[in-house]
Amino acid sequence: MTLAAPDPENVSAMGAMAEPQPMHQPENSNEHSNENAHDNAHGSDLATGSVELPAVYIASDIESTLYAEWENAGVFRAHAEDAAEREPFVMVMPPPNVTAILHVGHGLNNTVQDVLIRWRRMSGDEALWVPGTDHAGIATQNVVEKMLVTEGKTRFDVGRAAFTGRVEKFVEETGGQILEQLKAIGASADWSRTAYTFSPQLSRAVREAFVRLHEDGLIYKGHRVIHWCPRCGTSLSDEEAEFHESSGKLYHIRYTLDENDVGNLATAPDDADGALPPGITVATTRPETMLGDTAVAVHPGDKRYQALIGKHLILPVNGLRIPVIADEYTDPEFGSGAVKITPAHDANDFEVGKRHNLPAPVVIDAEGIVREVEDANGRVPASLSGLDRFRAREQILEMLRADGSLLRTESHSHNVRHCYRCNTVVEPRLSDQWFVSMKPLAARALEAFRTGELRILPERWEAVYVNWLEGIRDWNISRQIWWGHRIPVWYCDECDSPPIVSREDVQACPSCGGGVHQDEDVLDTWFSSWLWPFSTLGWPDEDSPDLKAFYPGDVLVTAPEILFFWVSRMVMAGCWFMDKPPFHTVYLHGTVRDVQHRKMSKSLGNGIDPLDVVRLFGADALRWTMISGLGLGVDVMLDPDDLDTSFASGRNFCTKLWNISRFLLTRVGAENVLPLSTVSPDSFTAADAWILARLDAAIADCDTALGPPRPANGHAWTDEDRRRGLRLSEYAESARRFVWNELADWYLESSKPRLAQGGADGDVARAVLAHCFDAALRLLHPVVPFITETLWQRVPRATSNEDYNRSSTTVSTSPSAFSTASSSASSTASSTATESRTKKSFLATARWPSKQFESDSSIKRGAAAFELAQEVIQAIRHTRSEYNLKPGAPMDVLVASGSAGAAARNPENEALLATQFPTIEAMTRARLSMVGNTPTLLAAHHLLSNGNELIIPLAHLVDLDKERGRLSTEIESLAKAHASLESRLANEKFTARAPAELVEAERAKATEWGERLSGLKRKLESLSS
RNA sequence: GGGCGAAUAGCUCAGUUGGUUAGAGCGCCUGCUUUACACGCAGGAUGUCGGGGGUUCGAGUCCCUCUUCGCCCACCA
Repeated sequence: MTLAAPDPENVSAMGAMAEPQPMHQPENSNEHSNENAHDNAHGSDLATGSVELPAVYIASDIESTLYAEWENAGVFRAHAEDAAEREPFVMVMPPPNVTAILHVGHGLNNTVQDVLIRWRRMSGDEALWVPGTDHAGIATQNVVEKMLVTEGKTRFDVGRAAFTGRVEKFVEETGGQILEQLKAIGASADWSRTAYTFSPQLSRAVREAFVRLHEDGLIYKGHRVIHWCPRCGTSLSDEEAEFHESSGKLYHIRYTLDENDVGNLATAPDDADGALPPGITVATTRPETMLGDTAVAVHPGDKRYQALIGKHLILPVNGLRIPVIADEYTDPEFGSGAVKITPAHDANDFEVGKRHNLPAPVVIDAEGIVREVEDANGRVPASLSGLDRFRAREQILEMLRADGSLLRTESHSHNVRHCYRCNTVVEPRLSDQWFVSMKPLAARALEAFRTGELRILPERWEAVYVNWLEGIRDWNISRQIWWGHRIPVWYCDECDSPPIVSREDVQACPSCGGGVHQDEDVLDTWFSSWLWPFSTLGWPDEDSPDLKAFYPGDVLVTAPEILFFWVSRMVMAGCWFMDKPPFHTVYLHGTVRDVQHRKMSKSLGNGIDPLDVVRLFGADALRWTMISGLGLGVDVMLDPDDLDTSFASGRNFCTKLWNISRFLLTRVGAENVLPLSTVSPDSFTAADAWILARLDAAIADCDTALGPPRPANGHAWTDEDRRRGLRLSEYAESARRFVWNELADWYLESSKPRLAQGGADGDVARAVLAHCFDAALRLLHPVVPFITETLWQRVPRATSNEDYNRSSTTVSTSPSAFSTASSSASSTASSTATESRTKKSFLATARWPSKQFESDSSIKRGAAAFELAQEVIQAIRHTRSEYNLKPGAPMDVLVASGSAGAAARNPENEALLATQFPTIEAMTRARLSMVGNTPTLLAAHHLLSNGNELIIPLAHLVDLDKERGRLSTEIESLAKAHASLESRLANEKFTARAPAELVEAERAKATEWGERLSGLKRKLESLSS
């Protein structure tokens, strides 16, 4: 029950996947799964198809075996050389963190991608889905640091080299499990290209990008206030410092005027009572930062403080003297209209400080400890030095209370930035960091959107994307952690030469030959992620065949949360380094939530483990449930406490497919059937015609819901196409409706007598049934790949369906072709030409269905006849139900010319209907006969849409009141609709202004309704007399 | 504070440029173990399309407004 070992080359490329992981989580139920595989009668045979289908479908008996078969056959692999002949269709998987384990969010994200890639693969594209993991700098470092804590150590105790070694080892041992888990849900990625953001290949891309941007003048080192996580010990980008609403306190503190400056200022401007000493009141939520205050700012136009500008105040607690300055930044309306300025600990204050040449003393260190860090002599009293920032806050408030400086405390709800990795309150901190100038990059990304090269679905995110890019700020890319790509900058130890930015490691100073040392910082993990769409294809090697064949890609599927972190930046990187956006479509799917609409999360304990669902109901049930509920941009609601109900629709649907197949195998036989193309159109029955027409409609609906797969002109979306496609729930519903409500409920039922009868007509029914189910399996395969593949291998199909198979899709089953797969950088080396081909074909590579009978008028006629039969059948069943008659009880049904009388008889209609009598009788167990005039009998009545009347004599059983009631109800609702239609047609403005076609159709409808209405009325009268 | 979205059957949602008597799944009610399927089959009920106003021959669909709920962004100390 374990998957084949991952390709050894992948392992090294990944630096992560060491051992083959069990298909299922190694928990208690794993043993059970293993037992199944060995003991159950239908283990691996199911996939190859040589035993009868068991009565009950057990997903776990087929899924892992089948997955291995696909993978060994190279079904998921894409080849650069084939992309010349086929259209390439490329997606890159959002790389999960290397330490991640699968949760339902990954499940949804990857299922969506898998549906798309399988659809395109079947449609004949050279479909490439690039998988991989992200080294996830801070997150992974945190995991290993926590492990060290259990040993009572910090990373500083073990040292940088030993620590990173430890992380590497950890990643090698347990990293990348999630990729194996993705196989359990059926993800058909090209695992031979599994990438890793910290692999040598991708690290080369990172250096290239850094150096190139530096050459372009877009990377610089800046000295400014950045977001700092004291727990993680690193700076963060704006996006990594998330706002969370928190209820804090706003403290009003009195800064008194320096005695020498009091002069003739009798009272303070903000103190009408004169109760306070002359000075200014400031308000702050972070009193601890006052130790680093270098000024108090007022608005230049604020009359209250005019006289104080240029004077000095005495800072409480440390008694330092600071100036009152005038700056536009101050909002006179807020608080007292005066704001304390702490240049080193607030980004805005830093800007104010620069304008006024203020010093920027640092009074809180990297760990959030208050002390005199830099330029801060005499600022931190000994009693405060060494305290944590929050302890120091309390202490300072005590001191302020004691000397009367704390005037007021009010509660204050505000947003505070927290570290997105550990949720610690972020500390603004003055430091040297590397930045990327984003405006030039953003300009190109905006251009790509405006020219239509890029679209985002759902549409509403486009405005968010544009808004963010237009207001973009420079990106802090340096991190003071150890796990990540070291910044490729070296400094000379001996001379003053400028820093050396280099693609290659630098050993000696190019100017003086002296020793050098590399920058200590590493790069933001997203600095490698944003290159993912091309670094995984061989960039910066511009001649890489993969890069040439597969860039740019097509669709990016992800959650809206990382639109800024990742998606926008990938577009910027793609436009900058590759001159083209990396994909033409961004598909942002919803979130999986619980019944209370809360996001599923580990901390809330409301999550669903996708592997639990796989074990219980199978991957297909999981996939079906998620996809069929996935409206565009809509969240998926599932109940973690009731998996049975949550996944019922998926499980039930799989069972239905299974049972249809069992029917086919017993009633149609396991032998192949006649190809449809060899069946003379004359031998199609009305039912055949109808189901073939429905198949065409289902194919059209699926195509519309899913596509178009790419812009029609190859590079930019038209306004018309921009909003189309990726309606996954509509696609799933269209396919489901066809196979269940149309094929199984109607066609299959109607064909039972024909199959039992055998003969030529039986063969036609077998051919049509097999053809339609074959097509249905194809349509469904992207959503429920395992069961459809299993069934497709076993159910009867046309003897020659080469015409229906994708050409040259037979794939190699020779393991040797794959065990030598090379790393992603040169994976194209294993050419298709060298692969041995076998006759085995998979549904996974079979051709996506296309419409065949669109313009066939005999099909249309037949379909109409069958629809009439359906009407009769439903009427008879309705009567049976209404009169509580056993389904099998004998029943006579008369078809009369209708209440309109003999004059209105339409022999053609009647003849058409008469051809359907056998079908109707078989499906209702009624005996039908045609009569001329409507006989007067105690009977149930139905007026058919073709004008004929259905009379079901029930003698003593008939309830005239019931009959009259039913007629009255129908008359009532029809009369209402008819009246509204008539008044619309009577309105000259409507007939004049509405499209002629519509008016025509409405007139025809009005006539039809009118006839039916009078028919119903006459009927009612006859029953009343 | 700014921007965006949503409100349709008990629940989750479709409803594509305004034009069938507004649909699906799940749930609910009734009947049925008919040799593919009770994880099923057949039949059935259920909506002043959030409130109000407007445009139009015609509005679930477009506009305004109100209410409720979400999401994104933002330096108000």
